[in-house]
Amino acid sequence: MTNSLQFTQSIHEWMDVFMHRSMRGWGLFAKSTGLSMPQFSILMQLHHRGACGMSEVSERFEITPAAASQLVDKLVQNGFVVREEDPHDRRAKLLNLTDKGRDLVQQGIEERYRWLDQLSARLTDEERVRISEALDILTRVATDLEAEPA
Amino acid sequence: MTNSLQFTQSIHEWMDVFMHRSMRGWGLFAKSTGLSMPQFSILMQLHHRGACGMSEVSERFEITPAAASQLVDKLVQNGFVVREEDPHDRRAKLLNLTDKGRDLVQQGIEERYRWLDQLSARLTDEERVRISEALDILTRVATDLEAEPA
DNA sequence: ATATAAATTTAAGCGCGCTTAACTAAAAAG
DNA sequence: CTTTTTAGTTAAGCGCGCTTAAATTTATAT
Repeated sequence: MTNSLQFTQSIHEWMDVFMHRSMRGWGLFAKSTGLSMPQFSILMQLHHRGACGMSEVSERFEITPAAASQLVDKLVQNGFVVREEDPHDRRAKLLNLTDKGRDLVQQGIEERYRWLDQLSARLTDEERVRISEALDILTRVATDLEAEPA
Repeated sequence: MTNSLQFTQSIHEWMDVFMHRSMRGWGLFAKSTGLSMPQFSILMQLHHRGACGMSEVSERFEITPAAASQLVDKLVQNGFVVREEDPHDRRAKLLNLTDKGRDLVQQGIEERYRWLDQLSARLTDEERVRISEALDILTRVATDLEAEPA
C-alpha cells in the first residue's frame, strides 16, 4: 500500500510524456500521407486483423455501414485497399490491403517505433533488462484486464 | 546488444496494448462531453500550461489565428473558458479555464487514469516497485530526449 | 505624428466524416 | 416460391475544423 502512491505517480508521469510524444508523431505521419485519421485507422486495422467485410469495419469503428462504405471508398480510390467479392457470400465484400497499403502501414509502424528505439539506445544493458521485465508484467496484466471486461 | 531485441519487443507490445486502450478511453470521454477532440485538447493545454493568449493556441496547435479564435469561441460559449483582456497589451486576450472547465478537465484526467489504477490493483508490492523504477528511468530518458531535439 | 507591425475577430467557402433514408442484390426462412 | 433478412451502396444534408481575405484595435518604430 505504501508504494501504491509511488507507482501511481510513476505511471502517470510516463503516460503524460509518452502519450504526448506518441500521439504527436502518429498524427503528423497520418497527415503527411494525405490520409485522415479515420482512414489511416482502417488501414491499421486491416493490417492487424486481416481482411474483413464492410460490416466489420462499421462495427469496430462504431459508425454506420454507409459511413464505412464511403470511408473505404476513398482508400480504394487511392489504391490502398481492394474491395473484392466474398466468394462465400456474394452480398459481402472482402477488404484487403494492396501492396501500396501495406507499404504505408509498414512505414507508419516504423515511424511510430522510431522514438522508442532512440530511447533504447540511451539505456544500459541492465536498464534494458529491468524495463523489459517490468513492461512484460504490465502488458500481461493489461491484456488480462481487457479479456475480462465485466 | 543481445537484450536490445528483447527490450524492443517488450516496449512495442506494451505500446500497442497501452495506446489502443488509452486512446479509446480518451476519445470516448471527449465524445461524452459533447466536445470535439481539438476543443478538448485546448482545455487540457490550458490546464497544463496555464492561461495564454490566442496566438499561443494558434502556434501550439499549428493552426491559423482565425481557427484558434473560432475554436476557443465555442469553448467560451459553452462556459468552459473565459476570454479576458490582457492588462499589459490591450490587443491580446487572456484565456483561462472557468470552474466548469476545470471540473471537466479533472474528470477527464481521472477517467484517463482509472484504467492504470486498475492495473496497479492487480500487482504485488514487489512488482509495483520494480515497474515504478523502470518507468522512472524511461520517463527521465524520454524527457532528456525531448529537451535536445537537434 | 505618422506609418508600420502585431493580436485578434468576422465572413465566406471548402473538404471531411457522419447520419438518415431510399435503393439494389443476394442469402435465408417460411 | 415467396417473404424476409442481411450486406452493401448512393444521395442529400449537417456540423465541424480549417483556410484565406478583409477589417478592427492597439502597440511600436521612425
